[in-house]
Amino acid sequence: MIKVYLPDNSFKEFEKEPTVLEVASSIGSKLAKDTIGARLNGDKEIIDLRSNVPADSKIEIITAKSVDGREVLRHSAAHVLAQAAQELFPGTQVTIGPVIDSGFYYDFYREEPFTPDDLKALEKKMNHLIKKNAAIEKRVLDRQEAIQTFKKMGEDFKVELIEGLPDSEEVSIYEQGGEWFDLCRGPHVQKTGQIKAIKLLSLAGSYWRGDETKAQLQRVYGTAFESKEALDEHLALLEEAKKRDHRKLGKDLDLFTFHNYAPGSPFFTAKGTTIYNKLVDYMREKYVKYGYDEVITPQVFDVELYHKSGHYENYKENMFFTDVDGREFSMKPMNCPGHCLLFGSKKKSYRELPYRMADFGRLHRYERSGVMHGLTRVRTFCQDDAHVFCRFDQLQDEIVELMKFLNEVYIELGMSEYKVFLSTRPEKRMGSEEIWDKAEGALEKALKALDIPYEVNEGDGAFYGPKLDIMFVDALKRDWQLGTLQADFNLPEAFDLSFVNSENTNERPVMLHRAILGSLERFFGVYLEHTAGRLPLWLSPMQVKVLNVSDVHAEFCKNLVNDFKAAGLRAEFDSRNEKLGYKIREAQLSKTPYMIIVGDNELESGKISVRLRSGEQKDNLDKQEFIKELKEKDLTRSLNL
RNA sequence: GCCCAUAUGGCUCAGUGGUAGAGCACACCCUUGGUAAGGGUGAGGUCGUGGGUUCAAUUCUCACUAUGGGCUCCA
Repeated sequence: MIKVYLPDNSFKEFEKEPTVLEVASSIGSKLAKDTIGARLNGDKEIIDLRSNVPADSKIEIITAKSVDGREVLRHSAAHVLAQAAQELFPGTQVTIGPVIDSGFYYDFYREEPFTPDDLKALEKKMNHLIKKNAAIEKRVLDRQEAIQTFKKMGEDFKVELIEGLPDSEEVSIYEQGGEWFDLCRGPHVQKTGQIKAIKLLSLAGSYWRGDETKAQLQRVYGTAFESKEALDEHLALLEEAKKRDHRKLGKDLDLFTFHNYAPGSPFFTAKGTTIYNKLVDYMREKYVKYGYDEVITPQVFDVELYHKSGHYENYKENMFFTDVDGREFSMKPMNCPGHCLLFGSKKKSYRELPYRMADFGRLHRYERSGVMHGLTRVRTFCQDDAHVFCRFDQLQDEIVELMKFLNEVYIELGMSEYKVFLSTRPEKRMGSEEIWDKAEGALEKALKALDIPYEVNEGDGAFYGPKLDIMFVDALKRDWQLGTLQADFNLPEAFDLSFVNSENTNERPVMLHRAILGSLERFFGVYLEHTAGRLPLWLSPMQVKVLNVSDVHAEFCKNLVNDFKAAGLRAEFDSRNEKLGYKIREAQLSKTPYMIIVGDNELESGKISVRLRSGEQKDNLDKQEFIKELKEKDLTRSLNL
């Protein structure tokens, strides 16, 4: 029996070594017609198509369309890039070139920086190498021989890599057309020509082994596909993402802006503020339903507070400071310490627990200059933040409630796809094993009780407790971290918080940090990209635009707008002296959900004519009924127009 | 913080060693026009900030700031 492992980790068994056709027919449609190949060696009991095997093979099999196939192809493309770089720019040292989510990159060491023109030249050279369809051959080297070889070539990084390989691992190189080779464990495609379509995307700086103190490298990003069509499809997706970029939408739709004087700090325009406030209103309503008390806490604290909470020692680099009256103050980077002070300001009974304290307080965090990004990474923001103080035995129920709350919100916002990650105890942590067991158990049990699938990130928790991170998957299938839920045994201790239990003795509460939308700024940006700026009615800054065909219809329009306003809807009359088509175009570009067109017909009939953002047209509607309908949709936060 | 790139009217961008141009937006006029751009006229810029080179800098150069692509970071 010979076991053949397929690229998707499944396997098939064969009596004897199979031929291409036999393997192909056994896995049916999974075998794409343009296979990109991995080599097989017949004298094995197990044939592993998940990785490469020595050269004298008879069949090739990895399907190009399988994810693994693409990975192999992209990794080979990275090698071709490295060859191109070294041929075009002698003296360039190679380092590593792994496959990433939707492509690959290669890090080079070179004094001279690559320019955008170099990128084009590299791409051209790569296509040339691909066209040559050179064979890619694996060769196993003796470790010392390998070290000597790379040393002689001046490839210091490769030498370091080999020296770091465990003794058990063989040292192999892959040769391309006998003229170039790179240290690699494979696998690779058999011939460069199997890389059908490549594109170099961008240049960036990076560090050797991701270490800021080590050599600065130049990273070239690219992607590769099994066909031109697949590449084009991918590029179209990138194009779409660019169109949806919230920074662009923010400008186009006049929602927010930035200024040199306040790096990383958005100004929300009146329109943007409408959206922002609607989100806050929404969460406030939910707080009533889920039993939260909203509070307001100070913005600036004596740093003594942060010494107490541990933030000064652990988070100083991210805080803004100011000296007044000879005292050192800091803008709050998070609400929790303040909430602890507030909780401790008055004796609490167990009857008051769980105590859920919500706060839309503005936070300031100093982010390093290179990390700011639109609304998704800012220096000032506000979270839909809350801290729940409860007894340990209430933890699990609280978490269940929180996840229900979160799910409800995400569904109502049309964000039904999200992933949950459970981060467990890190190496550096506080608290006993027993407490950690219980806390992790509570999180896990809650997820199970709700039948929520999740992944575990071992050792990724905060030092004060385990956490759940919610990754929202947007319309373009990109992940965004929004919500978070963290158990904390540290702060209640640091602030010596307690409540009086039923036995009339003091007991320490557990604290839960949680945010559902995360930061409102970040959520704003992510939601814009998710919806491509086509916000639901209730969040649209302008809900209805009334457009007149000519001046004689203006009076009717004015009255109409007033009717909408009286119903609590946001409407405006575009009375400008422009043609209808022009006004429609503009309303359309501003992504206003409804346009109402008023001309002679409407004046005569008294009915109204509505054009939806989708282009759909509804004529002869009764005015009052339509207003009623919109009002209903606005109040219920309907996602449909 | 690091590497690279960018910075020109509100926006999108062209351009030049002799202090600037387009389209859109804006204002006014003509046009009264039925579902994605009617026409004309006009106003608007010390070309990111500060040095340097030069007879002369928006243009070359250096520094700084901001933004962008990444790295790193993200309690």
